[in-house]
Amino acid sequence: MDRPVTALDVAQKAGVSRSAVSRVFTPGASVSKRTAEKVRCAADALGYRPNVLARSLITGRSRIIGLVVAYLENQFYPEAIERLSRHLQERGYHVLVFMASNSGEEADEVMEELLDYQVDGIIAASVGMSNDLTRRCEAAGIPIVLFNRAQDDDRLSSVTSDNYHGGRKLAEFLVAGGHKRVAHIAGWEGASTQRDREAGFVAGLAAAGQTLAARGVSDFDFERAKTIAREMFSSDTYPDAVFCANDHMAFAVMDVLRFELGLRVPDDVSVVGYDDVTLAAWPSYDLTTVRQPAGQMARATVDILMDRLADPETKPRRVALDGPLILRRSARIPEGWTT
Amino acid sequence: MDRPVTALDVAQKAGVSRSAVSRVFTPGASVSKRTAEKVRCAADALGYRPNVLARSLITGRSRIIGLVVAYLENQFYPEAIERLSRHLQERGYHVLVFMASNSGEEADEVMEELLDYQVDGIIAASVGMSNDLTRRCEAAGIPIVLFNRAQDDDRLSSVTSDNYHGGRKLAEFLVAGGHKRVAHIAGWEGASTQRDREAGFVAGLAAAGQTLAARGVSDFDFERAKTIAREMFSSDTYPDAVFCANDHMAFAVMDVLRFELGLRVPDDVSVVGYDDVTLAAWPSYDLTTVRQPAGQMARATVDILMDRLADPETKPRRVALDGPLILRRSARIPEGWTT
DNA sequence: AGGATTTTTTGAACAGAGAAACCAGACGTC
DNA sequence: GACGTCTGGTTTCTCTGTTCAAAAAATCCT
Repeated sequence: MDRPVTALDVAQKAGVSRSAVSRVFTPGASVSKRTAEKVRCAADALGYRPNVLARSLITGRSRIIGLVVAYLENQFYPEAIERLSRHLQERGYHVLVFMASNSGEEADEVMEELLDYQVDGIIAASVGMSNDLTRRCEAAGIPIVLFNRAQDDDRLSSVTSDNYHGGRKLAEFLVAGGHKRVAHIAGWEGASTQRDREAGFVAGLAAAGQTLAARGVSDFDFERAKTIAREMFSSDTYPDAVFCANDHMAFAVMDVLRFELGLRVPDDVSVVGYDDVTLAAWPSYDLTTVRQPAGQMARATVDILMDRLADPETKPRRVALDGPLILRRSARIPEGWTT
Repeated sequence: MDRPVTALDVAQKAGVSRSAVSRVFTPGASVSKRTAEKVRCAADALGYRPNVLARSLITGRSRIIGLVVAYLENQFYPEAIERLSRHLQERGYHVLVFMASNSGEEADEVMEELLDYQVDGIIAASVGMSNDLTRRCEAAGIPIVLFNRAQDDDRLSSVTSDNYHGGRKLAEFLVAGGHKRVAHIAGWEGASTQRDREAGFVAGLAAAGQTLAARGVSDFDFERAKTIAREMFSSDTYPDAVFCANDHMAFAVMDVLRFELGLRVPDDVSVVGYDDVTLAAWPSYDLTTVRQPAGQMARATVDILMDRLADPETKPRRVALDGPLILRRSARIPEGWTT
């Protein structure tokens, strides 16, 4: 009864051919002012808007970007997604969400679906990708950008912060603060971010002749981070500082230290994290951390994607943005320390 | 050079017609075992998967659900989105994200884009919608569900918690706790959630012969909530309890009370919120609040949408799920109080 | 075996647009 | 006035699948 209005309806009403209508809605096509006027008028009257899906069938571009993401619990991701989505929206693209667990096979399944939708590009946030999959996307001409993860394969674009240097800065800061028993709570060891942060951190310690006093692996899980903190800090010679691989886990650890073990932060233990999510700045945590410049990272991700879409020959880029150390009060500040 | 593989390629390789291939991938179509086998084999060999977009052109169903959302800063939304997205994914749908500001005209603009993508349904999370728009979607046969907002128009489906009762429970709880000067920090007054929560709260106070001792409006903004808290609590006769229209603002208020004004929570001031986001349970805040059952809300939203898609004649539903009062320690607990 | 019935298969039409090829006038030039 | 060149419009083809009427094949029944 109320069939959607198509270009043909508009054409008839405006008394022109259907392709004239098409050209009016294609920027850069040559149309006389008069026709454009007539068409636009008829279109408005009928409430016509071109069908993006039909268009994408012929142009081969859907203006859809697939976003693969594993979980939104860590505040860093919603913040990033909001930015990514807004940037893409400004350029006429939209984000199609695919939730994936971290398990490898499910990632594959998700990838297949992604391709079914003919997405123009893929942003993989915090998800590992099998090389095989990557290759298939490249073969299909679909650019991929890893967000907050890098991979050895340098045919893959990625955007991260400079995790190695970030980790190193934290180590230098803790060492300068006179800490002697420095621990690390790792996230998921399969993640490049984890490896780089830890590598930088350990290197920083090593430069001062120190090594990790303790180490636990939480897979970025909040509850597991708590369990590890309980064990790590129940011995008499507990660490005097701990670097948590992201802010999210640092909060968990601070909660355990303060509310379960009755330790003072930073007097008894200094805690540092990584990300600088919004919550890190709130006075309840006031977390010393390395900022991942989410805004710049989102911008860079979108730029890479757009460049690749404009010219498929564009070389893949691997961006590692510098992130500043944000001094707050969850960790002792060395005297006379200047950023 | 590496043109994507289409149904025709598969058909040729399998030695059947293109429609045979189509039927193999359409559940419930009549195909002989032998052909199905041949086709599936050829499809696997070539790595063929049907193009969802092309399919949606003829079937009129895109298996895309548009999600309109204003901001992700309030943790409630990422939590909800993750659930919505996973449920939809289970049923073979995916979420296309549209970020909208709260301004009315932009919502319209976004709506237009939404329709361009031929979405099968729309979830509007925390966004108001002009009646005109709503009508157009209904006319186009696209079901809409408001998530965490309701609207007077009862041709519109909506899913919320029972905000009125939630507000009322909070008032009764605070009254029972012996509070005498109860304040409210409102979110955005255009939001039904805000109005209902406040109405219930005020009614609860009234039942005990009390009225609001103070009131401020923050538009759900974190910083504005802080400003309001500073003013509200700098007088000598500051309120002894405050109900913040959501948890997000309650955190802001608690931070100001504790860290700027040096007030103790709950000894000097009881603070209660609404949502029960994850952070509310963390010991740093330990916020007494009304739980919005995000899981059930997401489930209900998806159910309504699916029912409407299965049978367009389904009546719109307005679901208001009951949310329990979650007792924690940001508010004084009345003696002998049982939930 | 021959005809009736059922099941499969196929070719053509269709969905809603963009793009290339093509064509009708307007204009300029010699 | 014939020819070439623009400009703006139209025709036709295309994209990738689904669907339907009709044809073909398989099955059943006497």
